[in-house]
Amino acid sequence: MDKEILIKEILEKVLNNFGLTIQIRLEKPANPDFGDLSSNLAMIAYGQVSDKFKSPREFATVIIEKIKELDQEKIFEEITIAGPGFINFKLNSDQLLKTFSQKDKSKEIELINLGLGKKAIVEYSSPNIAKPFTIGHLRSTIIGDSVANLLEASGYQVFRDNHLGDWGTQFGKQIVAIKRWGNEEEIANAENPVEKLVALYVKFHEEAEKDPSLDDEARLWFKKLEDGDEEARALWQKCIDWSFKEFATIYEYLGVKFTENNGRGYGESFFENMLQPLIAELKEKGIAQIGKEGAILIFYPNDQLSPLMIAKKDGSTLYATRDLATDKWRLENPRYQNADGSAPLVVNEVGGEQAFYFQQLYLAEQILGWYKKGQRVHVKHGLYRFKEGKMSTRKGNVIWLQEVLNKAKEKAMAFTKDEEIAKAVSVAALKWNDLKRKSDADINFDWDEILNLQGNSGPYMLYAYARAKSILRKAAESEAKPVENGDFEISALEKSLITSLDEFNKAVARAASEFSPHYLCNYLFDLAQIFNSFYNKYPILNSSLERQFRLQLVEAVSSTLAKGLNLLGIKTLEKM
RNA sequence: GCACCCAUAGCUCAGUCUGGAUAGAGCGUUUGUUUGCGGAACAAAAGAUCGUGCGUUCGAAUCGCACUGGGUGCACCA
Repeated sequence: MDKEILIKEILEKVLNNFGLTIQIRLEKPANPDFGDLSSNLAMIAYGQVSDKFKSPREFATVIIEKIKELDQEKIFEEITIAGPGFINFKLNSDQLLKTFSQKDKSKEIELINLGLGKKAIVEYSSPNIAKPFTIGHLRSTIIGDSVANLLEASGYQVFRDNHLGDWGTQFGKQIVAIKRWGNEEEIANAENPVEKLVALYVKFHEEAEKDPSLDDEARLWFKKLEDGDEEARALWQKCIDWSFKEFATIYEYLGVKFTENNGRGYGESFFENMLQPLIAELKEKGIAQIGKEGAILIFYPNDQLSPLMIAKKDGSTLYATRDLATDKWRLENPRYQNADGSAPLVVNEVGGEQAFYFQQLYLAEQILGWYKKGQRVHVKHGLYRFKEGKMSTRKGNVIWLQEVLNKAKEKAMAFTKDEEIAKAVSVAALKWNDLKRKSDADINFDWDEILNLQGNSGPYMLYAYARAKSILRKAAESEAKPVENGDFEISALEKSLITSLDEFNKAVARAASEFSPHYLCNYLFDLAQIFNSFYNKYPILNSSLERQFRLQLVEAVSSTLAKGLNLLGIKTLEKM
């Protein structure tokens, strides 16, 4: 990175000579024949100087001459023009070696300081009480955790919240189901109480198909719950306790933590008392109005979005009511305010099917003057889907996370007898599978893909790291042979490794600023691939001249992999 | 009906923001690599009219328009 900044400085000076200011981007070309770094700036800037030069190539020739004049430290060994006007830089090996070994690590952090110490709340996982924790929630948990890590690494002060679905009409349904067909004692003593609750929930929907009056009964019970009915409250609390036990186990297994409300996160019910005042406030401000059937809705100026309902005709609240209350509370809580009193960045990691709803929510919050554009972010993720269609709790066709975790571990056991290692490997496989791609597309649920232990997979990454560590251990144990003096040529592969290592910060910065961990995955996988090739091709411990340099490379690779995997929430293994 | 998302190799995907060189990976298929440090790896081969058409451009997977196919959402679920 240091080196890249140096190069950019030179290029900037050159462009200034021509009175040009364009964004300079250096790329590592896919094809090593094109040099170690390349830039298309001559082509981009050509439009502005086409009166002085005949072609981008001619312009590039002049640029190269200027660069050579300014390159006093002899960073470049060769600069060439290629294709329509690319400038390809071949770096001087001695220089490269020197800057590599003298790298100043303290500078790295400030290079990706996007957050500037501002505060960010990342809300993720957010499972529903009394519903299964499925691979769907797994996505939000994994991606959200990583996004939080990335923001933290790039200079934000991050608060991790879990917006549990512990309030809503569903509890009316659940209560009806328990009262009609369930047995509390039996549920409490079951090995997996949530499973029993879900079975009851499914039964409710089956029965409600035949007898729609059940839905009215459910609404009534939710109303009772909101009004503080004792029986309703007691049943509701039990559902929460049963569910929470399961969630805690899963988070522990995945190594995911939350910081708010003593690690539990603020569920929707926490905001219960703020709902009626909020509705009153919105009505008073004229932002919310009573709709034709008696519900209360937020209408948008010029009907740019369809109205957002915040209270049903019977007065009970909805998801939107609770979300608005949540965001208002956050806004007013000093814990989340920036030093200058401004609102924090609030990120919701929630399925893409709610994109329209979040548009409504964010616009409402903007109209209210609570949050400015860009302070509310919806990180979407696609659904897991079966070939046959969408998973649905109501229909009972879900894949329980526990089943996935067990199967994954079982598969990893083929490689190791150690259960802890198998567990770590399987969790890495699941996490990587979710993080390695753009999050917004749906994923076809495929056991082979999700449990993949080879190629572009979590275990591949862990393996590369474990190998690097293994070498470093051996190097530390064995006496280093006296270093012979002499010059050696850096191979193309080693050069490529060095230039790749330099791109770590760029990858983190992009992943963080776009809330997309997959950019970091792409980078790390590429690095691991180059490392594996290098590992396979060149001796490290048994080399004489190059030993020190190569060990340094291995050290740099292992620490970069560790940093990267850590940001993805993947636990590394020294041995596997 | 309206809105948003998606379409790249047999399969799963990256690349699209910011147009640029021969469109990259992984899986699967075929062939090779063991005493040189971990074969969950490495090297290589075969495999792509980048959904279709038109346009902008010196140049389009990438930008614009139209269309087709798939997904999601759209007033009392979350």
